[in-house]
Amino acid sequence: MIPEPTGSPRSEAFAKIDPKFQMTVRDHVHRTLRAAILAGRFATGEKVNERSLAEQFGVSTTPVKEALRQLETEGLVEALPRRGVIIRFDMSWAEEMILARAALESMIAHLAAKRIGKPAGAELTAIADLMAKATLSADADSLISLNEQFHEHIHRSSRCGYLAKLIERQQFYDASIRRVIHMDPAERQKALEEHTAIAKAIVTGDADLAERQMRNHVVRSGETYLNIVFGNKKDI
Amino acid sequence: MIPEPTGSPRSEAFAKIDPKFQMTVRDHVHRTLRAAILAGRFATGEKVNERSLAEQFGVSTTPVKEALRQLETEGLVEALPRRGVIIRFDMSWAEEMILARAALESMIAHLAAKRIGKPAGAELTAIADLMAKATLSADADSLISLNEQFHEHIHRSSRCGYLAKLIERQQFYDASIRRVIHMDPAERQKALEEHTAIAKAIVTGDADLAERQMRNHVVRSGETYLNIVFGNKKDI
DNA sequence: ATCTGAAGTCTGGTATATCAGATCCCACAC
DNA sequence: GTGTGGGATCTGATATACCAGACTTCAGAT
Repeated sequence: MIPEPTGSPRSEAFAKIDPKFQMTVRDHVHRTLRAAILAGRFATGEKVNERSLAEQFGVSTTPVKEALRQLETEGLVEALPRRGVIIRFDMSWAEEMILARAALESMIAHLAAKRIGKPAGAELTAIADLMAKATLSADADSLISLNEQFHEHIHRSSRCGYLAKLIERQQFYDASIRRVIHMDPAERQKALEEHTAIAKAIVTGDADLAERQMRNHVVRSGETYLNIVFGNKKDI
Repeated sequence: MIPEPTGSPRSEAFAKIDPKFQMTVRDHVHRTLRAAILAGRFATGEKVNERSLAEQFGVSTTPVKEALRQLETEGLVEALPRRGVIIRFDMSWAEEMILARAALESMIAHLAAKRIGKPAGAELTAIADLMAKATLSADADSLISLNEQFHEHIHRSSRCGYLAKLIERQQFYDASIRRVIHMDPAERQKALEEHTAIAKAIVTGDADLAERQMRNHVVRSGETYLNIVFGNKKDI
C-alpha cells in the first residue's frame, strides 16, 4: 500500500499516471493515419502499402499492421486478405458516422436521464451555465473544452462504459474543425440552446426528451460539420 | 474483359468469390477468441498472455497480436501499454452491447423505412410471410436463417454500409444460442409479431414507428438472451 | 492482332529474434 | 520486522526474415 498523502514529507503527492496515456508506436501510427483519413487526405478506394507506410513513419511493418487492423475494425479501411487494405471514407461514410453517433449518444442521454444523481445533475447544470457565459464572451477555446466536458459528463452519468467507448470511435472531428464551427455566432447560439435543453431534460429525468434532443443536436451539428468539410447538403 | 455469360459454353457461370471469405490465421484467432469471450470462457479482468495464446493456437505471436488489436477496438479486451491485455466482458457489457445494437438497428430501420423501394418492400414482406410459416411449423433452422435474412435485408434497404458494418460487431449471440431461444414457442410467437410489425412499418414508410418497434424488438430479445446466458434480470 | 500462360516482381501474412518496460524475489540494511 | 533496492525473469513492443498468393509482363502460339 502506498502511504497516504496526509503526513507524508510532501503535502502534494504525485498523481499516478494512467497507463493508457503512454504512447506506443502503433498508437501514434493509428492516430496519425486515422486523422489523415478523416481529414480526407486519402481517396476512397485508394490502396495503401504497408511497407511504404512503415518507411514513411520510419518504423517496421509490425506496428503499422496493428494500426491498420484497428482502423479496419473501426471501419475506416477495408482489408482484402492477401491483397492489401484500401481506404473507406467519403462523405456518405461521414454521414453514417454522424448517424451512428447520434443513435448512440441519444441512447446514452436516455440512460443518463434515468440514472443521474442530484450532485452529478448539479454539475451538469453548472457546465451548461459556464457554456452560456463562454458563448456570450465568444470564448471558442473554453467552448470546445466545455463541450467535451459536457458530453463526457453525460457519459459518466449514464454509467455506460461500453457505449461511451463506442461513441469515442465515432468522434471524428478534431479541435481545429470545432474551432471553425464555433466561429459562427449563430451556430454558437444554437448549440448553447441545445445543450441547455439537453441538460435540463437529463436533470429533470425526462429520458425520452433528452434522447430526442441529443439526437437532434448531434445530427444538426454533424450537418454543420459536413457543410464545412464537404460543402454539401443531404436529407437525413 | 471476361466474356459475357451469354453464349458462353456454360449457361451457368461461376460467381466470383468474395475475397472477404478467405480465411487467414489472424481471422481464425480473432473469431475463436471473440466467441470464447462472448461465451464467458474468460473472467472479466483476466489477463491474457500473447505467447501462451500463440502456443495454444500453434501459431506465432504476430497474428495473435493483430487479433487482439481487433478485439481491443471492438471493446472486448483492454490493452494496457507494455502491460498486456485484459478481458472486458461481463453481463453489464453484454447489456450495453444489446443497447448499442438497439440504437443502431433502430436508426437503420428508420432509414430503411424512408429509402426502401417497392420491390425490396415486397421482398421484405415475403420474408416475414415465410417467418410466419416457419413459426407455425416450429422450424428452428429456417427461423434462424430467415431472421438473418430479415435483418440483412433491412440493412441493405437502408443503403447504409457503415452502420451495417457497425451492427455486425454488436452481433454476439451465435446460432447455437439462437436455437435455444427459438425453442420456446412463446418467444417464437412474440418474435414473429415483432418482425411482422417491423416489416409493415418499414414497407408503409412509417419511419418513426419502424424505429420504435425495432428498438423494442432488439431490447426485448436481448433480454431473453441475457436471461438464458446470465440467468438474471435488469431494468433498462 | 489476340489470347494464353509461364516467369518475375510485388506485397501481405506469418514466423522468429531482439529490445526494454514491468513485475517478482530475495538479500541486506535499519 | 520492515522497508529498500538490485537483479532475475516475464512479457509486450518492435524489427527483421521468409514464404506464398496476387499481379504484371512478355514471349510464344493461334
